[in-house]
Amino acid sequence: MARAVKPTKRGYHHGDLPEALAKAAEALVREAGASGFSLRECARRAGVAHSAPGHHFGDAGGLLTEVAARGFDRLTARMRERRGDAEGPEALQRIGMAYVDFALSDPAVLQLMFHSDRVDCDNARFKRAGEAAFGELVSAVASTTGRPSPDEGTLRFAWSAVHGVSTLLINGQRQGAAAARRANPLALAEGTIRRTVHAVRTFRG
Amino acid sequence: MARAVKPTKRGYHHGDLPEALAKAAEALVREAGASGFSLRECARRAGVAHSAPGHHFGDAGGLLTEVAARGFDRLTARMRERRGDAEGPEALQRIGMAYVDFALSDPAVLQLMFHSDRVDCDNARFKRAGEAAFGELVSAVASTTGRPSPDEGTLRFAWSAVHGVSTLLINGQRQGAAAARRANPLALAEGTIRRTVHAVRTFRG
DNA sequence: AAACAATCTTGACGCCGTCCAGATCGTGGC
DNA sequence: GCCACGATCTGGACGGCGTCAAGATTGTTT
Repeated sequence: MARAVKPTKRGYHHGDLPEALAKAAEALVREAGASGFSLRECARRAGVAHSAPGHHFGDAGGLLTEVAARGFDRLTARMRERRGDAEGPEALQRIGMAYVDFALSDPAVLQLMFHSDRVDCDNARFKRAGEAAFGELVSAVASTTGRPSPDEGTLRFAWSAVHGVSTLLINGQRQGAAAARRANPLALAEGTIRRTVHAVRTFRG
Repeated sequence: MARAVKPTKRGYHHGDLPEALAKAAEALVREAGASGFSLRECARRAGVAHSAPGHHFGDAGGLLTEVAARGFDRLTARMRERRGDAEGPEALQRIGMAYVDFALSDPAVLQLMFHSDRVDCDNARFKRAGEAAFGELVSAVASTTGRPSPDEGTLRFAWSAVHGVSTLLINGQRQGAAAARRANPLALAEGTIRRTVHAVRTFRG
């Protein structure tokens, strides 16, 4: 019988502790942010001893890196899903909006993915996941410009604008300002993405 | 005699402990990032007891918030300085590059200013400092569009692109990738800012 | 000179990450 | 069948951390 699929009911061995720890860590990051995260609390939620996580993820940064990598996986999936079979500027618009939507629905994880000094940026799994997400953007920009491989400058610009509006909207939500919360953040992002698509299409060095 | 200017040589009272703590905290954030920061280490560097910072800044978040607010002060000053008396697109280009330059010269503090869950975003001093920096951008965008007060969408777009390229460049530097480090990051940013200025000038809803 | 508020120290508490030795479990060799 | 072995997890220890409370020290005011 598959060992990892059917977890043993209880006992010294857990069944699939790495998965359980990653889930717990994700939930904890969402609740308390990267700074509120703790290995011991993860272990508690997974029902194991405080030192168990270390055997699978090394240290706290290792587990957080896994959470960040999973975030990239979900981001990639959402961008693919939202793009559908769209091509041209519409593809880029959808990719951008999917990015913003992900950021607003999981702000703590997005902060972790890009702006935490606790994740190991050189981790192979993390890098692969990040590059896959970037690939979706590359594809959409290529479809917009009509060229097979868009130039680096255009890619950097598109990535910057989409990423920037996402993080700034998160920041706006984080502040108690009523003005920032009254409007629909997604609607605010739409204009920014539109300007970005416009520049990708019309800018000539 | 001015009490705060000439610190007492030694003794129970420090002279200007808040200032000394803020300086120590800034240095510590630069060395170890927001996650490596600790109140006790700050106190050690300022030569006071471990609990002294609490009397002036409340808790750890309070001191980090002060560091972030100072970051905004420096950012504002640098943008003003780099803009000089430029007007029009050139003003916006310079403001944007000043922003990137600040981010690259003080990455840990910029991360703290925007992406740390340990700073109190509702702190009055912090908000004022942030709005002052934003005001510099507003002024430059206004000068670019020719209108006295640019629309919110354009502002959001410009801020997003400039901020996004800054944080992504920081991320690139943080990763060990040799490819990212071989090129001059400021040169890479220039094209992005140029595209941003282009969109601010030419986009019509 | 005495009282007072501001400033700083000392000590304590619980939580944290990390290391280590040892207990328990699954599995393959005999 | 059983035994040895590696993988997995426990329990305890250590030092560092943030925060709180009580007390010592200082500058100022009365």
